[in-house]
Amino acid sequence: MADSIWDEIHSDTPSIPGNPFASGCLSRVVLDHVTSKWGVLVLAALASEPMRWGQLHRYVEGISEKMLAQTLRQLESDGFVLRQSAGTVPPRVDYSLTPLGDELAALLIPLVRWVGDNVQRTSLAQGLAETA
Amino acid sequence: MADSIWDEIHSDTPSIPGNPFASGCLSRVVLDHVTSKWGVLVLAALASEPMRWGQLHRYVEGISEKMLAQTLRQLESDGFVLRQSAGTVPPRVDYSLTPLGDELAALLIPLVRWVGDNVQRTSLAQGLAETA
DNA sequence: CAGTATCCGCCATGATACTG
DNA sequence: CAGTATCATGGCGGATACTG
Repeated sequence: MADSIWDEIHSDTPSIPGNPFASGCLSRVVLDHVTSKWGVLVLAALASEPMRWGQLHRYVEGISEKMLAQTLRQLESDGFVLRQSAGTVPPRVDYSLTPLGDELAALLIPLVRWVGDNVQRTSLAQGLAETA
Repeated sequence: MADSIWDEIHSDTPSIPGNPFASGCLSRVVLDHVTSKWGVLVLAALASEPMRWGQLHRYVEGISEKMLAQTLRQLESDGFVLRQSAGTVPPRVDYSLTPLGDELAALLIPLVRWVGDNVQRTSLAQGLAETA
């Protein structure tokens, strides 16, 4: 019975642990979390160094408190982010990547870097340059 | 004057072409396209092989016609995807990656693969297994 | 400092129907 | 086959106010 959910998920791709191309596959949910608007940036930020809430808030420019909280809780519940509260007052909470998060970030960083380094080669940037 | 937009964007990070962590940076827009719900999957799909519309529609399970069209147009306008219409009737349209898209996909594929291969290690999957 | 609570607009997404 | 057009809606995301 415990296997039924996996059987169902992998019914059409028996030998593949998770196929993001298959609708209804759990991996798609995780992929959505990871590639969400803020998820990528938060993971990439924490990859550079563990950070406290406020630091993270400043590092990822433009993120609202709500979205930062929501994103962090999501990534924590996925097992990518570790939340450590000092339990002091005033509160101090440190966020870092779990080993799983580290593996993921190792793939995310090159992506974020590439986009940053190559925006100007995109047609989007070309178009802007012309109209300017 | 033509440089003003870039100056503004890079005002706080002069030597970096595009910093996704900076709000208002173009690279963030591109990053959003690339990491959008369907963008990742479409790019990854086309990386495996060029495809026609219908083939792509079937490959990326669950995507609506509207979203497929929208995603393709977006990626095309970014310069990642090449659209080639045969001009015949009935119509035949082939989609493939541009060289720029190839570079991007090379970074995306490992990410998609990793997520697919490691979903079961996430807390999300662990939680599901317990309740089952 | 590190959040939570609440309200709300709006747009991304989806379903359906239609077309050259 | 390869789309477009239209409509409906859920939730993403922002702004603001409040708290231990």
